[in-house]
Amino acid sequence: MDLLEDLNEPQREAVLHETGPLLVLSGAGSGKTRVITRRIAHLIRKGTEPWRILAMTFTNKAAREMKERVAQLQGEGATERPFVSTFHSASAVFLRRHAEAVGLSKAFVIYDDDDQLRLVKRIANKLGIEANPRDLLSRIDAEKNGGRLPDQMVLNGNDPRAQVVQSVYRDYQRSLRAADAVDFGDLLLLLVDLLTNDAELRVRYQRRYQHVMVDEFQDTNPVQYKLLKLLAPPGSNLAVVGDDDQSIYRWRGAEVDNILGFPRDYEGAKVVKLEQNYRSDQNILEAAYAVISKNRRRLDKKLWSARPKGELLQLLLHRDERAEAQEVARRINGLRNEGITDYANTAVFYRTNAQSRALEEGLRLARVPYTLVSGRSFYDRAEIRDASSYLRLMVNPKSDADLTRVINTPARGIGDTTVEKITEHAGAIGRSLYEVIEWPERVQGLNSGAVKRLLGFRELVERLVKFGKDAATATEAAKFMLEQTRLVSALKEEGTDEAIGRAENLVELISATQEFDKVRAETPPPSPNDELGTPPPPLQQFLEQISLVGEADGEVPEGRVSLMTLHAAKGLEFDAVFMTGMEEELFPSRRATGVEATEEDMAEERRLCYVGFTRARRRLFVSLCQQRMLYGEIKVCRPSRFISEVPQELFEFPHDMPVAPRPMKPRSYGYRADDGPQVDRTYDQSTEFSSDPTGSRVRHSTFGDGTIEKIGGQGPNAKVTVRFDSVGVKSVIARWLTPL
DNA sequence: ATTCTACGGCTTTTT
DNA sequence: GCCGTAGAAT
Repeated sequence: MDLLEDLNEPQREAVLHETGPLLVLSGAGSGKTRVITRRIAHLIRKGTEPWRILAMTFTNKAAREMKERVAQLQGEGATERPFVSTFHSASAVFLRRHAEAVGLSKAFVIYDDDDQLRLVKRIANKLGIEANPRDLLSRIDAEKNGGRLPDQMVLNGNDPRAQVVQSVYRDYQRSLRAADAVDFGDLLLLLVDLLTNDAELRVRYQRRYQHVMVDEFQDTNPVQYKLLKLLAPPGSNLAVVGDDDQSIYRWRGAEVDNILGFPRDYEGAKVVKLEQNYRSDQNILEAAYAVISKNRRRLDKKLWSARPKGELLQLLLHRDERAEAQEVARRINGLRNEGITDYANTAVFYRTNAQSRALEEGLRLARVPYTLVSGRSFYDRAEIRDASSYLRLMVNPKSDADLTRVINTPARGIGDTTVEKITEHAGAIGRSLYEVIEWPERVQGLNSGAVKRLLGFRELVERLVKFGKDAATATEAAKFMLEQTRLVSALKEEGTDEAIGRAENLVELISATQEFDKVRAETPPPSPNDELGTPPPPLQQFLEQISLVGEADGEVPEGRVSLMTLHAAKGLEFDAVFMTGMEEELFPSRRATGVEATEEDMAEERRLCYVGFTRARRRLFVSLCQQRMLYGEIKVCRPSRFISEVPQELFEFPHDMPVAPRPMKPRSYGYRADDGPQVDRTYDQSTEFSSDPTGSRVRHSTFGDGTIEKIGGQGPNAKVTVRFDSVGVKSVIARWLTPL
């Protein structure tokens, strides 16, 4: 096919750009994936060998889609494929090849955040550090994202806390190496360190990958950018594609400055702007632009659309989150009944996961089929994690995090005190737990029973390791493991519904390995000129896949409304979008409105709003509540500032909206259905009792009028004792009362 | 060693 | 309001 077919001018420019650095600023819905894939295909057509092309993405989904589309463009006959991968998977492949050079074996395992936290806890405990392990870990991660090993930490001034972090970080890295393990950050960091110090190797990679491409460049953190600079230094062919307005992962170390500074780092870079949006009606883009343009530091660009103006945005105001859910469900059915769109092309977005519950409830009651689009549930389940730990021990029994996880699962009488003793001993002699329990009698203070049980466990792991060594498939290994560990049978014996469900999940794991083995059998072996060498053994590959890829995230169930956080929404599009919980302190988040918040915090919330708006093709609903249950307390809400940033004329206010019944202190609301989208009115931010209300006259919908006698507790959820005129003294929830 | 209970704390979470 | 942790009770 003609690779330039149906491309606009700037898109063509980007596709045809062959050598030298390239920055593609691609607005939402401007066809960026199309540009990247066509460019790859174009380079191949012009004679670049596919294996000389490296394309990096952030998500597995993006990598998979890109692979598929490139393969399609390459056609059936092609035997060579470009290396399209996530940053982390690609790094894992490279790092495994040079594992010994960074103090690892080829069989190293990859720890996830849960393993990380457990390790930090253990170390903080050992070092007698009081600090919150979560905080310590996030500081360590921040160092890793910044590309700094413990010795490279910047200890400016005399922040004693930084010194504590450094010592924990040091110990943490030592423990990882002793366990022959890496965390996600290490995959990049260790590779960067290696390539920085080994010039010969660096040049080898630079020569091999003549073209490097990066998707969602605005989300790169400093280590990732460092890696890119090592693989494709200034002067080479690095093409990055991104949109600074869609940078929403700053809190995870992403650096918008990478995209802003790219033309400076890569002198002579060609800059192409993709500003034509093919997705949304104009009114939606107008609204999105109104919000995003309030950000100060952004690259100048404005999306435009040849599409019609379309419908106005609908502003939906509700009494509380239950009313919101009910109304959203009603509207979704309305869209469907009017033939505007179907369930599958409708999405409901929210800022925090906690909001999903009420929405789910509302959709269920209205019989709207929905699917919760969320992370990696299957492999997060405790029983699956246990099984994975056993599998990892088969490959690498020195992995202490895995060993401690399952040493008493299923229960075999090895308790916390025993584990503590062997851990201490292991630390003292600098060995892994697996090595220590080979001779448990050498550990001080263990009774003979404990020694015996430890030996029994050690023998179990030995059997697993022995079998794992030459297991030809992941399935074979997993089946042996389940049988030997009795994970399934122990759950079945337990007999509770929950245990049986868990046992079934473990059987599902076998389906996962079978699927993996099947795909693996169908994948052709790497071509001989591939210096990346032979792939790791099947079990190891499977483990790498579950830690880096997670669920074989395939089939989004058909015909269902999608519910997700705004973060999860990036990269998707729907005919109709509901932005729920558009309230100050919720969205924008309290963390961005508080006194400690910076301008950048708010800018990121605004980008998140922009991402949400621009997901909508035809209909955009902006929904908010007057009050909402938050952390178990009823809070009065004010409309999000983002609502008032959208020009009023872009909103349509529904007149068939049920008028909210007056909650407590009705005088303070001042926000009624017929006020329209005029949102900047006065709001009383609190339902707290402003003064001592004892003796006040109140009205209750069932009990009638009465006098408050006593306040039982704090906050609006508090119970109040009221002497009612007709029914006597009763204790009622304060929020059901109306002051008279 | 396991199970119960009280208490605090709390956005987002590509890999 | 819910969940995870820490401490006590069985």
